[in-house]
Amino acid sequence: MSTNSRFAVAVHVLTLMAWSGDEPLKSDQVAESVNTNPVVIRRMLCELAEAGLVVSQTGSLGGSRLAQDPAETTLLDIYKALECQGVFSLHRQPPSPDCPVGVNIETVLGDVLEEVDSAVEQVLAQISINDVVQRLKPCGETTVDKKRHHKNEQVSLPEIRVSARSRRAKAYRTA
Amino acid sequence: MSTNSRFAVAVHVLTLMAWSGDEPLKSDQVAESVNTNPVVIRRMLCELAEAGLVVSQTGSLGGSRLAQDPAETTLLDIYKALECQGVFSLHRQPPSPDCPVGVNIETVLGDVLEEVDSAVEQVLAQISINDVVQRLKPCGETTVDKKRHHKNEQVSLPEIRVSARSRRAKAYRTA
DNA sequence: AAAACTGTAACTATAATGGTTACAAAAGTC
DNA sequence: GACTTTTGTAACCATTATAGTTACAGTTTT
Repeated sequence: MSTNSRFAVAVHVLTLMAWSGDEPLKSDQVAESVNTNPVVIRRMLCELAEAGLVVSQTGSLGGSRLAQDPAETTLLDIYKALECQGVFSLHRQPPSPDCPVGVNIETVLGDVLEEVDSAVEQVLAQISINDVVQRLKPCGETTVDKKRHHKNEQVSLPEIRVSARSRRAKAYRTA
Repeated sequence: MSTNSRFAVAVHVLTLMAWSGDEPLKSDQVAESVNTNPVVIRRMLCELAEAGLVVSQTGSLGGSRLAQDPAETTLLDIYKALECQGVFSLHRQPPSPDCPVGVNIETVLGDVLEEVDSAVEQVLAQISINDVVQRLKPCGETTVDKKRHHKNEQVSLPEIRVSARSRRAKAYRTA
């Protein structure tokens, strides 16, 4: 529903900080791990700082670190800090008020949206940054070695991301 | 998370068809209720037809109607028909493989995404088009009358939708 | 044949996100 | 106090998805 990696990046950033403990990270370092521009990171750090999730310092020994115990910060806190909009949106233009369906559909859809969002939040509330760090560790031990053993293994190809509409159009033509 | 009203519109469209029973609806009629262009509707109807949710007919008495009992079509069917992408996306550019966090974060986030999506699907699977029609009916009876009683009531103002980034920026300045 | 539809291509418009450059302000170092 | 490093932030451009629009070929009924 969303072509928006902000949440993924934010989790990545906070996980990095949890990983490196009290050592404040510079936006350049973070940007290198995330593979993006430092300004993109700093923009996001401002939002996370506003929400009280990180603390930043200017100056030559500056950088950012977690504002609290990574066991206390949940993915829901991050989700809310970014003001993610919800799983889907309602009509851009209000539907016709002259149609019995149009006049009330937004109310019903709003209720559905609330139910869905609440389900999402329930899941996110149960995962802390600490959990993410824990889940991270088991992967790291094996992934690198495995690749050396299987020469013909599928190597990480440069991923080409096709737009949704062209994917749909193609599916239709070949159907 | 999404500025995408496709799902809302699709539910609206199928609800209209359930409302009008066997009578096939023309894209013009639907577009009027949804308050958009007929081609936008026809594009979406193609996707819904591919998924087996509606049936369309060309020709002078043509139009579209539901392919099955509205009690059998769930919001999850619609969600899947539109190939909605999931609640959030992973990194656009793959993170650094040289960082212990970067190399594995996508795996972990992928798992989280699956958990979240599954929660969403569970909610959507339990709501049918029929349910939407039912939820619609009670609203219609009261909404119109209420407005006439309170003259100073908040009238539906033209909604100005501010972009997320400017909203965030403003919040920061005034903080 | 004429009329009324859908299906679909080919555009344009709008908006959100991401990327980039630039620079003021803050904080440490010499 | 000048110099250096780094954040905060504005002001752009680039990319992408959705929405809206025009146009027209193909279908079906009359």
